[in-house]
Amino acid sequence: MPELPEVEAIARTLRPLVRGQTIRRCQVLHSIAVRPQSPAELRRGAEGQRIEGVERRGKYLLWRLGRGCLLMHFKLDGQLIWFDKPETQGHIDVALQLNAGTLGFVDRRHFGRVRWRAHPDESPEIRALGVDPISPRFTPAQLQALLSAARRPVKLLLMDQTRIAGLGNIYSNEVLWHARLDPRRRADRLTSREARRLHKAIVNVLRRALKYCLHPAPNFRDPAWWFQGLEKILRVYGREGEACRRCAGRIRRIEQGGRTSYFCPGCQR
DNA sequence: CCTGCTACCTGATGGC
DNA sequence: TGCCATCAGGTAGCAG
Repeated sequence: MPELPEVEAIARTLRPLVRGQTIRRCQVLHSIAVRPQSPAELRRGAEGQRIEGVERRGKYLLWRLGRGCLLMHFKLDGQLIWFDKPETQGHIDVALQLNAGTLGFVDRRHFGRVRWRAHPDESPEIRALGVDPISPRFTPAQLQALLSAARRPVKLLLMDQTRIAGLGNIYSNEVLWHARLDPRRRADRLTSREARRLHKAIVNVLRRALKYCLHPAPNFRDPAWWFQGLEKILRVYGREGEACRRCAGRIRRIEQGGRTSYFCPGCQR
């Protein structure tokens, strides 16, 4: 599930909880979650390491260790759950035993990934990421340049992690609704005025969502909590057939690049 | 390089 | 009730 705001909230909340602790033990319970790395490789990299910090890169959660780093990607269903006892209950894929308890990377579908890398910002998955949309480096001019270089529908460009890192299907839909743009518009055919509108929508939607994700802060002890209730801030995602919150239109649902897009044909042009 | 498509997994949901 | 098809917020890998 998590897109940029959720992962950012995880990073900020987790940081003070784990910084300075040591990974005493790293158990790989489902080796598929570390593929294509081997469980031994992950264990060797993680065990005994002190946690120096926790950051976000795109939708990746990055644990800075004394030596090297851990990269986690939650994909659709991955979660972090805190267990006070080191028992392995539920669908834990990887268990990190810290001084204060055990943190489980939980993913029933086993889409999510955990891996160790020697140099965070030189690892291929991080190098492949495009600009971070909540960094000051993300300017209207830069978005304009990305748009004019793409002949795809703007929705697919927004979801391309090698261009802009962190938007997923939900927030891409939301952003386009706020910018009043039809998701099917070819990226390179947006006017500069529309590009500025889109830039503003990206920044605002993410900023608002992040605030929402931080209040209340993520609760790693309650598996049922995991970003429930986020629908409340969504204006268009998942609302097929319902009334548009801005005009008299009805929300439509279409497929783009194998994913679902929601938009209002009345006010998104 | 750019773009589009499928596979990867499991569980929830809804129609019949 | 039970069965089956469909759908899910992501991305790697491959083909054209």
